[in-house]
Amino acid sequence: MIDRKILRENPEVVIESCKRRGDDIDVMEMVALDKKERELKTKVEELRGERNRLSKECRTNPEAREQVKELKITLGALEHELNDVEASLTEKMGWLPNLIGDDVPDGSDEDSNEELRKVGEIPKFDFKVRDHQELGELLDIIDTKRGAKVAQSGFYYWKGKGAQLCNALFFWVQMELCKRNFTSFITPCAAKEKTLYGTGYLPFFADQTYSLENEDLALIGTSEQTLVGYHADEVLPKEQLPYCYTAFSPCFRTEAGSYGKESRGIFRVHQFHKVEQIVFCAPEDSPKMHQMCLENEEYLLQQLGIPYRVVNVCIGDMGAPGFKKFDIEAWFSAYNGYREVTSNTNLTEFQSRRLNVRYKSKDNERGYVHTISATAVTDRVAIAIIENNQQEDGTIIIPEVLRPFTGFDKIEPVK
RNA sequence: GGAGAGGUGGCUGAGCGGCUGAAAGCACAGGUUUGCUAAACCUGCGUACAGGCAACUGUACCGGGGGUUCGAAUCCCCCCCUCUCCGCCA
Repeated sequence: MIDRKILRENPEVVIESCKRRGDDIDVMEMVALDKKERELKTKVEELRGERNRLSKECRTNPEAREQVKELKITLGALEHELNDVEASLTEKMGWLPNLIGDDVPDGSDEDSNEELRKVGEIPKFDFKVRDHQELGELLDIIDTKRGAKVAQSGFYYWKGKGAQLCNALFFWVQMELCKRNFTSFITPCAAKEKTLYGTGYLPFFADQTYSLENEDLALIGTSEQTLVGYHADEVLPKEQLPYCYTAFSPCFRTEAGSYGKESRGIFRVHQFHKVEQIVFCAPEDSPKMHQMCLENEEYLLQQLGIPYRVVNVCIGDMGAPGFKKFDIEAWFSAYNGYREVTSNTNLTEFQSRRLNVRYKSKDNERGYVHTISATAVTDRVAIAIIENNQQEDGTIIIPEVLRPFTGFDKIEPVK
């Protein structure tokens, strides 16, 4: 949610941001509604004041009773009008995307993303590499067929040493984040509409959510929803910020409209698993915290020995709630290229305004916190390990850092 | 799933349809006293929005929505949530 004051005082800023995003939004209509709302509010408050005054008179002056009755007719009509205007404006405000950081590249899709750096050495193979789907079957560690049988196409099993690899990865990552002062969470895997709206997933990604029938609940698309929602309607002491949170959770996405896209393997699925980084911080610190999360992501991939590149995501690829976003794309050997594994967004006060998460300092400075939402790792990182660390016979070498948690150093084909 | 209790300010907890934005206590902030600490005493202390340089004024808010009334935290209706007990259960 954008600050109404910006809409009111600098509508050109909002118009420019919508234009850069390629969104066709009638900002001036909203400005007019805002003005109308304020006028109505002033009138309504005046009349209510009058009503309250007269009501107090009623005990001594019976005539006042008739005056109030009359006044209430006018007041009622105005209140109705005000309600309509408010509802309409709130709805439109909910659809308004965030402002955009200055150094966000223009562009409508990922082709316009700006590569910031490449890190790590691309592995060379002198044999024909297998993709993770093929390796998954060969090693009996990924089972998409049974996933489809039991649930639906787009669901899958991690099995055996594959599951152990994932468990090790997710556990290790959470420990690393805890060492960096993140607080560990296990969160609800469902959230109510208010929470999804507050984090910006609604209304923008409504077709991506799995709603539960007859409940005001949906399966979470990411623990960002439950972690940011954690502090809804709270005032955080500024001196104690930043709050850095991490959680491991499944993430559910309908992927409506993307059937047939990247459908091989488990790269794009209905349920994946993620360790998340969430930061609540003072507004002036959010660029720094955004970088901090990025450093964490890079550190993890470096430790795992996965080559990657960091990308400054362009406007068209960013999503309405985002102010600025970095993606990391890991090298996938079978794909012979980089593919997105993490996404790190500075949401500024977009979410905190919707969810009403404020801060207050000792000397009474108040405002809305900024939130950072960043992936630490997902299943995709496990896939990268599998594809990049494969041997000619299909054996997967486990990264050193994970071995204490897997208890083995390689995954071999089933006999 | 069955039965009951309850939702009031940061917390505990009063509240007759108007004098209640809301008693009291705790917590918190400032001050006095005291060798320090503690204690005691005094004072202050909700949020949002609008107006004003400001002291301040107005409006709204006692789970949410509707209703009755000149006037609702207080009466009526609906919904939501929380807690306790029983049953079932990872």
